[in-house]
Amino acid sequence: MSDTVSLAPFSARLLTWFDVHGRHDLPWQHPRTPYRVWVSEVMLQQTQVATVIDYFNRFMERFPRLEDLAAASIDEVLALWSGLGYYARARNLHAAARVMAQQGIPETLAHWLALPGVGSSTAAAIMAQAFDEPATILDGNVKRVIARHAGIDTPIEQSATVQALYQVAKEYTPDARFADYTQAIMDLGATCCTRTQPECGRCPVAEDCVARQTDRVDALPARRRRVTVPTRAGTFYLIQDSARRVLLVRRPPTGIWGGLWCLPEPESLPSWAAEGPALADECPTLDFQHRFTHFILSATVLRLRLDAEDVQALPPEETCWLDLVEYRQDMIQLGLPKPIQRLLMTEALEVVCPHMPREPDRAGKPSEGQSGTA
DNA sequence: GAGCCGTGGGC
DNA sequence: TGCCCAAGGCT
Repeated sequence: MSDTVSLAPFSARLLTWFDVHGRHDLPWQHPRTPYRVWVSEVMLQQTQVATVIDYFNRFMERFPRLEDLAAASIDEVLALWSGLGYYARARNLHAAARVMAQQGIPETLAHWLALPGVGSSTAAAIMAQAFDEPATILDGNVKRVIARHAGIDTPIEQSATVQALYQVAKEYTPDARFADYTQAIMDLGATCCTRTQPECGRCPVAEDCVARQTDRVDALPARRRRVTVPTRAGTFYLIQDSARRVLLVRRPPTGIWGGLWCLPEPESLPSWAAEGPALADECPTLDFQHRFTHFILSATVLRLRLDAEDVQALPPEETCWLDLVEYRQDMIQLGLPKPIQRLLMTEALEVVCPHMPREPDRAGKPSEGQSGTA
């Protein structure tokens, strides 16, 4: 008999639930300053809360104020970002910090939108979270909650679907407690109205949820089938100097792994170097695969020997030699892609420094990395 | 509009 | 195991 009972508004039920079951102890909520909210929102783009927390805490320990971030080098920012992915975010964050250090922290949606790396979603989240201003957010959590509750069943990749979701999300928004409400609807999506195995039994808005009424909770939000991603081949070189350090090159600022340090590829070395004698026969193969969103990298790693004159000819600004043992002990601060980091701390370390003890191992544990001195 | 840009975790 | 996705923005 739900049609005879007058239900409280969506937002009122959600806020009541939030006060008890919401997440009130996230690090960027204490203190909830615009600077900290901004950094957290950028880190949270396409990234789950559980992954971000350690990165955020390390970041704030090193850059407690906007001025600290603005004064830092891009290499140091990238080192603290290493492992989080989408490294353009770090470059944009750094650039935006320098703008704000001059012009002050924005207080309007339009001024936030003007900063690099801040789009409509992040700007709206900042206005609600940091300034308690009215804003409509439509992240993955909100899309899922709204699609189910309103029964919107067209593919969410389509812009018309997003517009429909936005309209409903706006209608559902209350006229007060904007920071709490935006946090509440994201918390509901993250902890209750989850993608798989949602807990409708403890959902505060289940009673008038269209998906539940029509038994389509598992089917919503609807998605288009994804095409299979292609595989691309890649070659990396493992090159040592006399001190058993490994040659790294800085990648171009744009493109995949932009600005990070990486093993050299054929195109990143002069042709005479890439044509040098490979030592593949002398060590086991170090091939690895890595899956990106839109392609699979199938990589071959070749050992290469360079003469002293060859080494001298390398561009000093774009190359460096990494001591794997010092790196493993967190003595070196350097932004490396995760798969390269993993390779260097496992098979490559075994090749370069045979019979080294394997513990403690930095590979695969980003929460323990990048906190040392350069 | 569509492709590009990382990584880790769930099932 | 392979596939899907997660607090998006930029070109």
